[in-house]
Amino acid sequence: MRELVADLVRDALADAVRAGDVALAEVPEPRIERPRDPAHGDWATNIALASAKSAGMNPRQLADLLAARVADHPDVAAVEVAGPGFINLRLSASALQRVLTEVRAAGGTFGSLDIGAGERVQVEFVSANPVGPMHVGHGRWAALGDSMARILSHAGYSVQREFYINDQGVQMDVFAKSVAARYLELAGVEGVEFPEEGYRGAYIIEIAREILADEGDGWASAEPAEREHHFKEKAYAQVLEHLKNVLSGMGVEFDVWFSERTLHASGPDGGATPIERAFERLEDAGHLYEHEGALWFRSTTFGDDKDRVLRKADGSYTYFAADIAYHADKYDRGFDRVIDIWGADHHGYVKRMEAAVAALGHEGKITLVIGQLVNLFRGGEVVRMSKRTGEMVTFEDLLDEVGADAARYFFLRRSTDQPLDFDIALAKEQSSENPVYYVQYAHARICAILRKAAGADTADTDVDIAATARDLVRTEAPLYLLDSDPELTLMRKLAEWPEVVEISARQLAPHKLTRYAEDLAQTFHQFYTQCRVVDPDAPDLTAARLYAVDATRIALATVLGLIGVSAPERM
RNA sequence: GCCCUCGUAGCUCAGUGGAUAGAGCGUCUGCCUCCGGAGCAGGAAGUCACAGGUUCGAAUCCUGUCGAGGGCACCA
Repeated sequence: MRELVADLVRDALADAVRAGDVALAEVPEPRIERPRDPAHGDWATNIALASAKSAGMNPRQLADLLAARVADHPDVAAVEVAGPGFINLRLSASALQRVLTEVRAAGGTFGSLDIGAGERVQVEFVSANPVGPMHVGHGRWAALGDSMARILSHAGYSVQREFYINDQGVQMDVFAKSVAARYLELAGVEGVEFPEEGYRGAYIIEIAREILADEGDGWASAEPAEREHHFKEKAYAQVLEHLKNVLSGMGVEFDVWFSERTLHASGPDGGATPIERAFERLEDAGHLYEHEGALWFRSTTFGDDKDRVLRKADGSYTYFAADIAYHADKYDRGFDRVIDIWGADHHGYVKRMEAAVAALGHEGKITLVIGQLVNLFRGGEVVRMSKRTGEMVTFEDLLDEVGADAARYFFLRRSTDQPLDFDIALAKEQSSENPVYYVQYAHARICAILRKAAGADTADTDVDIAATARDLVRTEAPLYLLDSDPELTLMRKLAEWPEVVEISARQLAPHKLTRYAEDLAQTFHQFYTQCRVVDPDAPDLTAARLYAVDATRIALATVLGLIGVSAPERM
């Protein structure tokens, strides 16, 4: 739609130049915007304001001239010049009606774009340590990352979802020691000392109990190191499986689960590890130096506050070293762009990561999205959590309580850089206060109309909606009958969808989808109260309105699909 | 102390340098003989934290002040 209007305006200006009405060396690219106030029309352009100076004309005069040239186009219902020289355009009913045909032809691909042009993008998100359950913040990042991936795919990018598993390092050792201590307790060993910094959550005891049940108490008399090594692998596998299940239960599937361990391991040829190879690359480019026995990366070259250690004086690598090797690997795998979603507690890490990516020769090819944290409420009361005792509401608890649809919807409703207050009671409420039901209800209502039109009971559970729509909605429906305000408003709203996809893809802003979903649902509800769809006395109008209603159904389902929320046929 | 993010209606928040700053909730007033009332219509509600600056034009960009949250390891 925007392109159509842009062409119109561009042509008008070019024609005016050719006709000698306007003296302009070159025709600037017009900016086409949606006026904030719908009373100003469907589209507005400031082109007259932008080019008046170089044309040596008064902006209003130029605007009048251009307005006269677009007024006759069949897609334009009205054009007016306003304020200092804005040109406001209103689309004709026939132009809007065409949108319905486009929606029905596109189906689930409605609003898909090619702005990505097949560019390869990787979205890495969640990446929770495999040492325990996910917290609700992970849930938010899961919803964000998955929805971003869906949006980017819809916008024409080639997207891969990845989970980075921190399965090497201190926290894994602590984890293993914690499980071992619980195991010994359960096995009846006296005087077991629980590690100072150990994980105290009840799930550790559960894991220990399962090992005891599976393998007996023989490990109690084993060498501690051997025992811990065995428990680490056993418990790690269990937790990882659990993470996959929870995420999968929310509809989030990763293409790649990337193990940190592979970065520390030699290749099959026994050569350098990925970390060592990354060091070599940085070394060759002159970004490394030794100081006080440690190996440093001169990240200040790329705007970091201070240089960073990669290999400690004791010879071990920092977490950052592995992360550099990891990102080098991402680009080696051919991604044009890498998006990492991190929690707000990692934002101090952003500059050094950007510096590292730049030092590897991929400057600007990483986008670090910082997801703000989630505060849990229940009916307005803060839900307290204690890290010390390990007592917390996990992401899994939340999913069990409010369901995947409500959880995903609420997680996406706020912009990413805004801390989120999540009220469990509200998310569970099935009322008008709850936006996810408002949107889903619009979809269910449409399905009821289709069932009604097919002569079935409106709540009949056996009706196949897609098949019904296919049989019922005539492709040659007289859409020209759709010219009342509620109908035009509905079509206008549908026409906005491709722009919403574009903006949310460019800004990595899934929250714009929830907003649009609510707008579209509202517009539909307004249409519904004012326009009777199924009317045996008016078969042509019924056919046209069924067409519009079905297009709305398709659009709603598409939007909800990118959000990752189901589009129920009845509720 | 330094760095990052944020400050918009009673509450929770949208807002792409553009026109009279919007939505949901809450509040007040109405609407079911009729396709699903989990709905619709209408009203009240604002010093866009504050002060400068850039611009034809600033909630939006820049600087400073105040306030809130987060981060500042040879931890991960």
